[in-house]
Amino acid sequence: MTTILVVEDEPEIRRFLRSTLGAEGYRVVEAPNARRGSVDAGTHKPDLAIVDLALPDYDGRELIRDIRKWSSMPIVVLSARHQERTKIEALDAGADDYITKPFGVGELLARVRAALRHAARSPAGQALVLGSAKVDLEKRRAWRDGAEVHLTPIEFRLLAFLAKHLGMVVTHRQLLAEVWGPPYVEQTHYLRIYMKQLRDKLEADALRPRHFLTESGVGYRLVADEEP
Amino acid sequence: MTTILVVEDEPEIRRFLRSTLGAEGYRVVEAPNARRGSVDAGTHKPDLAIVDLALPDYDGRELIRDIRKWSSMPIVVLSARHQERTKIEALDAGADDYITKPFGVGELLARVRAALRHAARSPAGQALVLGSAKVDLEKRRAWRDGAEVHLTPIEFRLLAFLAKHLGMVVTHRQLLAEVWGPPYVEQTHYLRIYMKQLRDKLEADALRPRHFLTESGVGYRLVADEEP
DNA sequence: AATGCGCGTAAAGACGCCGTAAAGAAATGG
DNA sequence: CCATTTCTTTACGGCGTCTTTACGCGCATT
Repeated sequence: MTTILVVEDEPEIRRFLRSTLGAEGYRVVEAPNARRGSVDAGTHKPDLAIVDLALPDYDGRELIRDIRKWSSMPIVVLSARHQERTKIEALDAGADDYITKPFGVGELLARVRAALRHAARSPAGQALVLGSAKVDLEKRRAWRDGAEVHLTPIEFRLLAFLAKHLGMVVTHRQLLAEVWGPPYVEQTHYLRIYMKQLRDKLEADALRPRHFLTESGVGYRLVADEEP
Repeated sequence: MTTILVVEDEPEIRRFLRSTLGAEGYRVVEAPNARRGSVDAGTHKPDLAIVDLALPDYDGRELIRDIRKWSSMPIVVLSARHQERTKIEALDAGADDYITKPFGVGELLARVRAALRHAARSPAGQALVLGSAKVDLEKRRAWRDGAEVHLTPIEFRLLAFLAKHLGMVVTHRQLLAEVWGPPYVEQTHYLRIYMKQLRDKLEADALRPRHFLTESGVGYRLVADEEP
C-alpha cells in the first residue's frame, strides 16, 4: 500500500488532502508541523511526502533538507502564491515538484502520480517517447519521425538531466549547475538558447512545446506522453 | 436532517428565523449570545450557522474565528446597514456570506441554500459553466462560445479563487492576499483591472455581468448558473 | 448643489522573463 | 589542420505584470 505523508498545518487543507488521497487508495499520515513531519518521515517510511512551505515551527525548506540527508523519497511542495522565492529554494533543496494553492483535485493527483511514477521508474532510462520523437538515453541517440537527429554533447546532457527528472520541475540553477557547472548557475540565457535547440530538434511544433515546458520564473519540466 | 444554528439575541428575529427555516424543513438550534453559540456549534454540529454580528456578550467576529479554528461549516452573517466595516471583518474572519437587515424570506433562503450547496460540493471543481463560457479548472483552460480563450496566470488564479468560493462573497483583502500576496491587500485597483479582463473574456455582456458580481464596498462573488 | 467614495474604464510607460536570431571568438576533437 | 561545438555577447520582440494617471458615473453625505 502506498503511504503518503502530509505535512500541513491548516486543518482545512489537511482534511482536503486526507479525503482526496484516501479516496484514491493511498494511506495518509498527517503531521501538523515540521518537527512531527521529520519524525513521521522516519518512522512511517512514506512513499511520498507532501510538504507545506509555511509551517508553524520551522521552515519547510529545512524539513526537506532534513529528509534529503537520508532519503530520496519524492517530495511535493505546497506553496502559496506569493512564495515564489521560497518555492524555488525548496526545489533547489531537493523537492521534486510543487503545487500552488489553491489547487484542484486533478492537479494534485496528477502531480502525486507523476512523482510516484518517477520514483518507481527503473534507473535505466530506456527509451523516451516524446510525441513523434524518440530518445534512447543509453545509446545517446535520438530520432524524430523516423529520421535520426544529431544531438550535441550539451544538448544531450541537458536532455538527460531533464529526463532523469521526468515530469518534475527542474530549476534554472539545477540545470546550469549540472550541465555547465556551478560557476554558471546565473547564465540563464544559455538555457534559453539550448532549450530552443532541443525544441527545434525534438518538438513537432517548437512554437507550442508539448514536452519541453517552461515553468516561468522557475525552470523547466520535461513531460513524456499523456501528462498535464 | 439539516441543522442550522442561529446565534441572535433579538427574540423577534430569532422567532422569524425559526419559523421561516423550520417551515423549509431545517432543524433550528437557537443561541441568544456568542458564548452559547460557541458551545452549541460544538455540541450540535450544525450544517450551517447564521450569526448576528451585534451580540450582547462578545463580538460575532470572535465567534466566527472561534468556530473556524475547528470547523469549516458555512457561516452566514447577519448585519445591520451601518455595520459595513464589521461585516467585512467578519468575512475576513471566515464567514462565507452575509445578509443585511432587514431582509426578506426569499433572500434568506437563497443565501442558506447557496451556502449549503457550496459546502456540499465535491472538492472536484471540474468544469465551471458561466453562461456561454466554460472553464476547466484542472486543465487551466477556458472557452467562450466554443472558442478557446487564453487566460494569463493572474487571471486564472483570480478565477480559481473565486471558483473555490463559488456563490460566496470574497472580500478584496482575501483576493489580493491570495492572488497577489499579503503585501498587496490594499491595491484594490488591481482587482478592478483584472476583474474587467475576466469579464471581457468570459461574460457575454461585460457591461452587465451575470457571473462576476460586484459586492460594493466588500468584494466580489462568482455565480455559476441558476443562482440569485 | 457640492463633495467624496467606490467602481469601471482606458491608457501608457517601465520592467522582467522568455524566445529568437545572429555572429565572432575560443575550444575541442578527429 | 579543419570541422564542429561551445562560449559569450548583442539585439530585438512579445507577453504579462506593475504602477500610475485620468476620466466618467452613480450614490450617499453634507
